[in-house]
Amino acid sequence: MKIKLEVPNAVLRRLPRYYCEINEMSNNGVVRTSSEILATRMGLAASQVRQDLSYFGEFGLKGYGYNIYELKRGLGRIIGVYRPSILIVVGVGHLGHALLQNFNFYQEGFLIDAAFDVSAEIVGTKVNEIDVLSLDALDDYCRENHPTVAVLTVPRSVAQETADRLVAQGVRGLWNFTGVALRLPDSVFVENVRFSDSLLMLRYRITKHDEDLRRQQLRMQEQRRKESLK
Amino acid sequence: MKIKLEVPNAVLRRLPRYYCEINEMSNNGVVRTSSEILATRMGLAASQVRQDLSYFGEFGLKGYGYNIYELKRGLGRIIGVYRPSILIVVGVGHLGHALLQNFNFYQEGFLIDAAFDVSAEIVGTKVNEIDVLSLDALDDYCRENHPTVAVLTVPRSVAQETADRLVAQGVRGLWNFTGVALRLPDSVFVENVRFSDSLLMLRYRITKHDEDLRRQQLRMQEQRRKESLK
DNA sequence: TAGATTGTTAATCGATTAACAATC
DNA sequence: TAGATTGTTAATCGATTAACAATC
Repeated sequence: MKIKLEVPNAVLRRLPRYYCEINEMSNNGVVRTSSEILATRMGLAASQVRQDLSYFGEFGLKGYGYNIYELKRGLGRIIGVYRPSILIVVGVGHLGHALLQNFNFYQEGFLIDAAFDVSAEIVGTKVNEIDVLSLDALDDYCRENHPTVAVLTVPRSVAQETADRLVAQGVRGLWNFTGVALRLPDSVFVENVRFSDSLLMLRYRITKHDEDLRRQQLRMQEQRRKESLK
Repeated sequence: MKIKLEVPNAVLRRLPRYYCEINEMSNNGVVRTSSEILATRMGLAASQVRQDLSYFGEFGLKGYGYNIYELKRGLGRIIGVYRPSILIVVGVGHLGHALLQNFNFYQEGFLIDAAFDVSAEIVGTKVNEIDVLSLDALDDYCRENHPTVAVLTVPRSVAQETADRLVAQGVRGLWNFTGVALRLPDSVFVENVRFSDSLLMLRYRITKHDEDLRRQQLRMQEQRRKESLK
């Protein structure tokens, strides 16, 4: 295998999608696939799939394709899903609650046993087996359990200070849903979830489509006018 | 102004971010900015900001920069936020509920007055002033109100059939949170929100960082061993 | 006017695709 | 063996950046 020092960013961003797709195929009982099949499912070119996967290792067998199990294990190990690290949810409003209730953190390689909030109404309850603790207890919890990642689902107004506090407690990654562009040391990994961007994109596409249509209609009208003048 | 026929995909994907950033600056009372300032805030190069914005029009003034209000209006019009179209939420589980409760649909250019679910417990209630109707009433509602976009927050198992039904009712865009790769006609716009991808990415980064660290330590150990042998 | 900053062109850089030898 | 499909190289395509004339 040729050693490739740096995995391009564009390839990296597709890694989770490969893993999810293969995971789903695996769950559906598929045991074998090919760059062609994967490409079709994911809307990519077959050569790109081969090129991409080759950055992570040699998972295929010439003349055969890819064994789903091998591929899943290989990519899973690279991502790190087999060494779960501890995660906490900070902010149990609707979004935090929805994540606690519906999201399969374990599948992504995380263990979760606590969430934090300021509201007296919710502190002390359990959501989907997970204890909701007071934010006052955060520092103690961190000292004892050393969570690696925090899901940040607090209001915008307290996003930065909460992030600072988490980082001071040794948290190394933030899954940031607040929409606030956090200023943190480079040693901390931040993934910003800005899902409203895609709704604006949808708005744009529809607007564009409507305008293109209208322009085309105007052009046709103009043409008919010209022809009738001839 | 030079006419640029096709806006590159990479530029398009940044459009919502520009709009959000400028919107926030506007809300903070900022009245003037520059490609330099925008670039710093968004982590881009100043020349890229100018290049990008030039695809959408001439918003700047040489020697001055950009007027925030003009820029916000200009981009807003291109996206279509000033002609709100009707949106519905289909599936009022935790995620749908969280969106209804917290999300400012109006700011993204949408009007919303109804959500749909199958659960008898929730049908008939209101969430954040919005009526939750029975899914049985969907077709009637669509015939009367012609929603343009549907937020799809139903369980995976019914994602495709629900999408088909919405498309049959004339819905033209889907904001798909189900994680299912929907098969729909090309005339329908779909934005898939796969936020779990970014959590896997976070998992990967942490794993990578740990491994790099360990590798480096091993190298240093080896070096010390060699030096002591000399 | 002098200083600042745009919009645009051209050069560089990175990502995707096509082609094919290697080999199961 | 013949057919299939990989991993990799090289060619193409697209995106980013640097440089600068235009001009407020």
